[in-house]
Amino acid sequence: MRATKTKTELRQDQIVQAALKIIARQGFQHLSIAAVADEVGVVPSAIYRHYGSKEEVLDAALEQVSARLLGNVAGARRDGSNALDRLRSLLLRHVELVQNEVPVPRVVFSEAIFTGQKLRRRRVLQVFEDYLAQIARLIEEGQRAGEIRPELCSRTLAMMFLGLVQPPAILWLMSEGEYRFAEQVKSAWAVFRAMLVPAGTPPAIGFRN
Amino acid sequence: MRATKTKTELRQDQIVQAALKIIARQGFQHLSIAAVADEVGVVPSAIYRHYGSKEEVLDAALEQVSARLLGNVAGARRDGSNALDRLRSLLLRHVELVQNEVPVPRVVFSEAIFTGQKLRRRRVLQVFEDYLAQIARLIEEGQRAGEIRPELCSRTLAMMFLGLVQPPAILWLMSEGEYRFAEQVKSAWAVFRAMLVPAGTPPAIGFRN
DNA sequence: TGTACATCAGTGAACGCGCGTTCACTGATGTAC
DNA sequence: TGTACATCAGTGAACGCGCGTTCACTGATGTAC
Repeated sequence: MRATKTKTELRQDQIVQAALKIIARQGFQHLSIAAVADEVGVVPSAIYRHYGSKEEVLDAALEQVSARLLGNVAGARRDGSNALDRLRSLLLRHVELVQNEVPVPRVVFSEAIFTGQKLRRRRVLQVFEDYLAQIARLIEEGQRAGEIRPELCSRTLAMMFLGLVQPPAILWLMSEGEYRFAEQVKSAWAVFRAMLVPAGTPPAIGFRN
Repeated sequence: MRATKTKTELRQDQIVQAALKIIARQGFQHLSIAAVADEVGVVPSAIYRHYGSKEEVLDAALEQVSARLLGNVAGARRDGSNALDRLRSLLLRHVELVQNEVPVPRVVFSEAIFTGQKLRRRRVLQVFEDYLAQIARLIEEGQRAGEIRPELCSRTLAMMFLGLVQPPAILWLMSEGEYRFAEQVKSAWAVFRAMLVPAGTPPAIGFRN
């Protein structure tokens, strides 16, 4: 059956979404032009009407991931009125992103993106660094506002912040959803949060999960 | 030139080492039977004298990684006489392992191992869980000894502990060694350590890097 | 509103390539006598 | 110590397969008149 003719801009978007969906559900190894075409509902060669090569599809997917991550930062800013609330919100948004749409670790780690061209690796690094810088900025704002201990290095904290999600994310991915991902991250956040706040702030921790 | 005839047990070891070396240097995508054979110094078909398939080579490599990780735990126990010293030692050993021999994240994440057979994924999960359990044990020992705050969940702390290494490890891998991996981890450890110890313990943090 | 043509997305067959794997053969090593 | 044979690791050619990509062709959509 012939697919309905569709504008390139729309198809390009469908293709990127399809690619991310495949990565999310089956992993990077299963990302082939054929699989993407299948998901979109066209024949493999049709993909080449909208992207010049598989590489271009990957580039577009990477941009999408970058946009989602930075979009989450903006969203978290809106969600909370102080640094700690914003960080918490960002963490939850990140978890949701990984669970429902884009398994960020898979994308970041995937060899195809990773070991491919030097240029693309630089780009992935850039995305990572940008995200990290945004997190560090949230932390610095908290430090200036007196919500977060000012003697701690914001970059180190930003890295640790990402470290709250990553190991649970891996476990979650590997266990095929069995693992209580969000709960674990929340629990780690409680511990981390207690460490951020200046001495004298009422402790909110003590959960065991 | 014909390769010198070598006992299977030795060749099997060489093959696994070669595989890990290739993963470390070029990534999983470049791990082919041909590449392994090249590294070992034999012809591709010779590999099949020692392993039945590529899958078997991967399984053996995974066992090797598991052994290294658990070996590090045992080594860290010897290195330090108290929980905090042991945890620090384990962290440094882990960094060294990632830097010099086995980029654990690449192995754990690699699609080949990851999205391959369900059985192998279970096995990777197992390795991960075992390592985590060992770390949690070190923490619990510290809690019983009064070195680590007893109200914190040891499993959560173990996860956070791994989170100290992972994001820096990724950055390091992506930046091709430019990034100051060990320094970053040490800095994160200082912050984490201060969070572990009961109130009243002399603070050792305050570095900025 | 209707017709003629240009544009552009979809199709299916075919390609070259790399990779995992097989297999008959070679030749070195070790063992029995 | 020397000879005959079994064992076993190494070799190179060949295979089937999947994948990214190309290309001539089809047919739908939009535009000019």
